[in-house]
Amino acid sequence: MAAQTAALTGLARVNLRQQALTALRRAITTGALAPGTHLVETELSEQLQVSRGTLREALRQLQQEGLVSAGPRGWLSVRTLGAPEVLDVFAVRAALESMAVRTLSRREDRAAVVTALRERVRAMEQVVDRPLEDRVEADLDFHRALCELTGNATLLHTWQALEGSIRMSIMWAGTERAVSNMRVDRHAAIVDVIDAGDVTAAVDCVQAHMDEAAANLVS
Amino acid sequence: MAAQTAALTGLARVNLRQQALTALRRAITTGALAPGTHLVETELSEQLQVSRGTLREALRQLQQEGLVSAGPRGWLSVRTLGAPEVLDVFAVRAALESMAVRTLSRREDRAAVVTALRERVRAMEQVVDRPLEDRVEADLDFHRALCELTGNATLLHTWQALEGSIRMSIMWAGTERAVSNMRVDRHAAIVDVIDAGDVTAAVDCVQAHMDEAAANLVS
DNA sequence: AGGTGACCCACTGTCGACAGTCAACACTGG
DNA sequence: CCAGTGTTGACTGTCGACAGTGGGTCACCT
Repeated sequence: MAAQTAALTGLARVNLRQQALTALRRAITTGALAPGTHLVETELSEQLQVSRGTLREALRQLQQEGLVSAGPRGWLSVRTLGAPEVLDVFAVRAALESMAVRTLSRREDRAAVVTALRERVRAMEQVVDRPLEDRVEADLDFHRALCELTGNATLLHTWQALEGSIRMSIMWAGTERAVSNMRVDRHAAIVDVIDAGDVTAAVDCVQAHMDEAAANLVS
Repeated sequence: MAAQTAALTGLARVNLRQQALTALRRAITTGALAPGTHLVETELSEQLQVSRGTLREALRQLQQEGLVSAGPRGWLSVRTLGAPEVLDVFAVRAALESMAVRTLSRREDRAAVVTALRERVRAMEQVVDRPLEDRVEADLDFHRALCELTGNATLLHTWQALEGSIRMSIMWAGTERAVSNMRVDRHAAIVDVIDAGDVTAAVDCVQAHMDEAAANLVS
């Protein structure tokens, strides 16, 4: 019996709402569902093969994530992002991540944090030759880790609520403009200042990183 | 006709989901639904006289707002807040509002902003003798206005996603500890530094205000 | 032509019911 | 007594159907 239980792993049972949510989020952040597209519940539920009720729950969440916006009569459409919105998103993102590095660089036991972050930087290095999609993933992993490592669950949660909008911003800007934000050395620099424990330098570094990223995207 | 349209205001037609959402949020933030309470869909739908589907959409939103947390089997319960969580919430809140005042105090045309804020401060003055509930409302109005006046919709949206948690924190702390955070002069000071246009002073002021508020709540 | 009323159509809002799942408890053979 | 096995009850997950609503169209009246 022991041999069996060792071989058998728990089944991944994820409910339809979650699946629908993931599928929709992906469709939107990859551009498969173009901004402005009117989302008709009956159509989507048929395409995804889920009931409208289930679909609606997923749509509500996307709405709160800011990927989907509501029209006057409750009609939903894929949110249209423009330069001003992108700047807004990145301004808030900068505020959150600034707070994260301020917290991290104040910690006494930040050695472990630095180790974990360097791991992420290494992951970024390994995908420099891969398609943009993978690089974005590694980039966001790094930034998410910044929030996660603070141990502040609210911070992580808030950041993740922005994640969809961030992905949309990157997609909206297009490959050429996005790629310059994935530079590994810029991220390594952030880890270095955290390591050094210089709070103001760390905050400035992240703020600059974000300002530059936003400027690149809307340029 | 013009006279009529001026007098006639649009009828408040709010769907059941919204009503359920508001009712639940209120019940939680006032403590009518105590933290840790297991939320049974069938019970709630019967109490609120809405179908389970409608109720579920409202619950999902509350879940994302952090007022409701999910157990292992999809079971929902009112989130239990402790001192660490309160500090986390207020740390994120401080980051957001700091960013708001930084933005505001940099604006050339901040005179209008200052006017609007002083209006809110005046509103706070007028409710000093009223019950705590009203004072909290005025206080949050002020802080929400900080975010709103930046014109950054993402910032406002993010702040509002935290609003429920903030209210829970205040309720959790109890009247005595919460009341000292409603001091009018502390808020007037914030407006003053924005007016002066001193960016670093403004940020420090808000940060101090938030630190103090959080410390008061968990003391 | 201009306005008006009666339709229809494409949606969203809302509901009640069925199916699936887990924990707890009763049960049964050793 | 007890390990392992039905059984039950209390939930959540999911679904299909009906009702309501605003926009569009088209004949009709003036």
